[in-house]
Amino acid sequence: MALSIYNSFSRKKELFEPITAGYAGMYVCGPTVSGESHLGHARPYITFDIVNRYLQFKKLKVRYVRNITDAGHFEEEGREAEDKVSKKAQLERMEPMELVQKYTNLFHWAMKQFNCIEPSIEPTATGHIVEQIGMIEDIIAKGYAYAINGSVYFDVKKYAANYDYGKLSGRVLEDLIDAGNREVVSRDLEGQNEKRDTADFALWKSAPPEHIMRWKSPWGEGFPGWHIECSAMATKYLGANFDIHGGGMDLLFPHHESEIAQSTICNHSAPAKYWMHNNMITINGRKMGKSYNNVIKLTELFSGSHPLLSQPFHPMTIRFFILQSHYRSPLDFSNDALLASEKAFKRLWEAFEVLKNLSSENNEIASDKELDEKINNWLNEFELFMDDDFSSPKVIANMFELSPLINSFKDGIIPIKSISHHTLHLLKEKFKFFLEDIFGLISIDSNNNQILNPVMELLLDLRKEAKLKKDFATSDKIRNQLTAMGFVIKDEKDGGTSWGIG
RNA sequence: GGUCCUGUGGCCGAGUGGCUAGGCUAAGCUCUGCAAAAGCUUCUACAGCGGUUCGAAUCCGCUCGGGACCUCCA
Repeated sequence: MALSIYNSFSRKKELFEPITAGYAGMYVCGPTVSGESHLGHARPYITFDIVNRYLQFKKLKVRYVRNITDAGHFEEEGREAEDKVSKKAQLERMEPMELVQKYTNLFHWAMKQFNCIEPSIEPTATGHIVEQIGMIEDIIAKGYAYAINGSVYFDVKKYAANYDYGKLSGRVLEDLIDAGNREVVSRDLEGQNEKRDTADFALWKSAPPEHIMRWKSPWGEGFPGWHIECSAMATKYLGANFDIHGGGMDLLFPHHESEIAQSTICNHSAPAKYWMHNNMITINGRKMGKSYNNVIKLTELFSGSHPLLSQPFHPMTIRFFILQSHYRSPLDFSNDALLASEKAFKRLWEAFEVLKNLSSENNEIASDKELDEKINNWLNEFELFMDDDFSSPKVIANMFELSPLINSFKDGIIPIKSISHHTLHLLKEKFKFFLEDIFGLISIDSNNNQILNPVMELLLDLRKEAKLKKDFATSDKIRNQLTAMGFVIKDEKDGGTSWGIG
């Protein structure tokens, strides 16, 4: 009954105990809306959607905060400071906020396709400049940041002297400084090295004249550093201490490490009790990311317009594909893997539909005690597996154990009275609950077409008549032509006929 | 170079030392007018070497391979 979560901070599975009984606060690093979301982005948002749903199932009132990074991320380390968002905006001849709005809308659309529940609060970085400035002022006042040439940097060395810097990501300060020095030397000799130390990170950056996105601050016009936005917004909406902070593994360092440092100075404690990080989606064994030029955008996935894709893939196929592996394992993408997921999901969903229509004989006692018990065990494990750090693949495996049984009940291969009506009821209830409410999966096909339904009924009726007259030429013609059009015709064991698309 | 993760059958993927996850593909069988669907069965996996153990895919060591982070990145 107790939920355990793998905490990246302790590198152990820990029992989840909410800070305030009955409530859970969760902050998840949201997208940078300077471009279209790709398959890699789908993973954290689907993963934490499941977490959100499951926490609610555990009777917790969840406040789920997921930000929109619409100020762009800024390059540092001696290279010309450049806002990605404003750079791209010039290329596309759009206002920065227009661009940001476009990709925000697209992101929301994609989340809807995936049937992700909206976060409780979705704050934007540009909407919280005041809070960020306030936090920076606080850090300066406490002596852990310094302003220079209109920019403000966090003093990592000083922080590390008094606190444990690098604990989350397993880093040692000296290594960082060494690495930083190497970078500067190899990358850019004439970079304006205004930072006291290479390990320091920016809280506020002075904006060069061509920079479009800029705000007034005590240090001059500029824009906030990357890490401060999450700290400011998380603190504002979840308080100094909240339960879960989530994001992709690639954010461990420097992003989350820096968040911890900032919050520790301002709020005297690390922000989150549990840190959760999902692993990457890889493609040919390599992380999918802009830098590798190997991304498959979500729109391409849904439409099938990509050289690596043989066909369009339904958002639910993607969701199922992601759920079939554990969120902390790397997941390798391929067209074949998606095809396999598509087929598997279809089969599972069909069993679910069959299950809905099963009816028991109201027998209190199962005629096959062993089977009855087996089914109850599989069902009980649904929750046990999810309690064990959200092991969705195991739950799905159990569902696949149950599917042939469900089909056998329907076909009469196994009599329905083998299990008690109570077990059947539980089977229906849990299957539906975990599939729809926890996993957030919805039907993939659109059989409820108002215009098509009567037409299909007519055709199948004609075919049935032909079959009765043993006029197989006619019945096969109807079936074959429908098949050619993309319909699947299934003759059921009970004499009826069902149909589907694809 | 540093830190960390990882290597499972044709493919994708679970695996808490002992009791063959699961899915996809393929083959066979049952059912069926034929097919599809469904059901059943089969395809004998744990990178290599050594160690601990009564017993290891699972723990330890070494070797080889892959990856992530150290720079924007989910």
